[in-house]
Amino acid sequence: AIVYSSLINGFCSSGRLKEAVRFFDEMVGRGISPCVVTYNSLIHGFCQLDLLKEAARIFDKMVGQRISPDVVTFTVLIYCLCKKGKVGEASELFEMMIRLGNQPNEVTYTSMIYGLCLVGRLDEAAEMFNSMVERGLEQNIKSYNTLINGYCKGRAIEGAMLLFRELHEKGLKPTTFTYTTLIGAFCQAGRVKTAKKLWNEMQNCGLSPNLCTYSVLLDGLCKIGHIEEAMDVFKSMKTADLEGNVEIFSILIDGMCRANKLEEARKLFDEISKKGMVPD
RNA sequence: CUCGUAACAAGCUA
Repeated sequence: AIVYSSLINGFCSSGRLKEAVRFFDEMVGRGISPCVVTYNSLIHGFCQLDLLKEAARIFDKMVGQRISPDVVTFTVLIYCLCKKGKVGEASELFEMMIRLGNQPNEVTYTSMIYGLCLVGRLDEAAEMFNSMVERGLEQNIKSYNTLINGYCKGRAIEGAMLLFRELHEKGLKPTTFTYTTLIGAFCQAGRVKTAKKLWNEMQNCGLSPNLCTYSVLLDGLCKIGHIEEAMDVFKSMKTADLEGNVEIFSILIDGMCRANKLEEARKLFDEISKKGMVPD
């Protein structure tokens, strides 16, 4: 059953659901009983493809087989609903799992925080975040990142910065995700100086910017018309052993077009193909 | 006390 679960999970993660389902049927046919993990993997697979109805069917099937859903089952469904902006339904599931004796964990909470932020209910997200402590759960770096991102997207950078300081006080270490979120937010707010300060700070802390980090900074620089600076940063990627991907190029090309440097844009465009990438 | 499943960051389009 574990071998099958791994296989099913592998195929689900690559979006090859059909084959995963075939393995599922095959295991059942051979008299091997799927367990919670098998079901969870399938449910997750369907959720990732936005096939919520199908996911619900699998859920019913597992209950029919007297397999009790566990924290992961509920969390997967909650996350999926949250991602689609259906926080209301997610909250119902959240309550239901507690009634059924499954205690939400850090992941469940983070999913709820994510969902609440997505629909702009920042206060409730913060409440959720605070209630983790009462539940005896650790407000870990991922939950911080999620809420920080929520504040940033909700144009509440100052609130995000408060959280950023708070996490330090708790002895937590910010990650590249944390910095990428904040750098992006400051760029969008036109505060590129502060963004660059964070950019330097993260490297002093031993964190390396990755493609996402470069992309938010490049986007910020391009949007305020600092094309030269953006190109310098872009060149510095090479020294960091990072190859630009299509997103990076599209940011730069967009920047060049905005600045009316169409020839430069074309050069960058040609570079995409030279690298064997496909423009989208 | 062996194994498998879930959460956070990036681009264009009045």
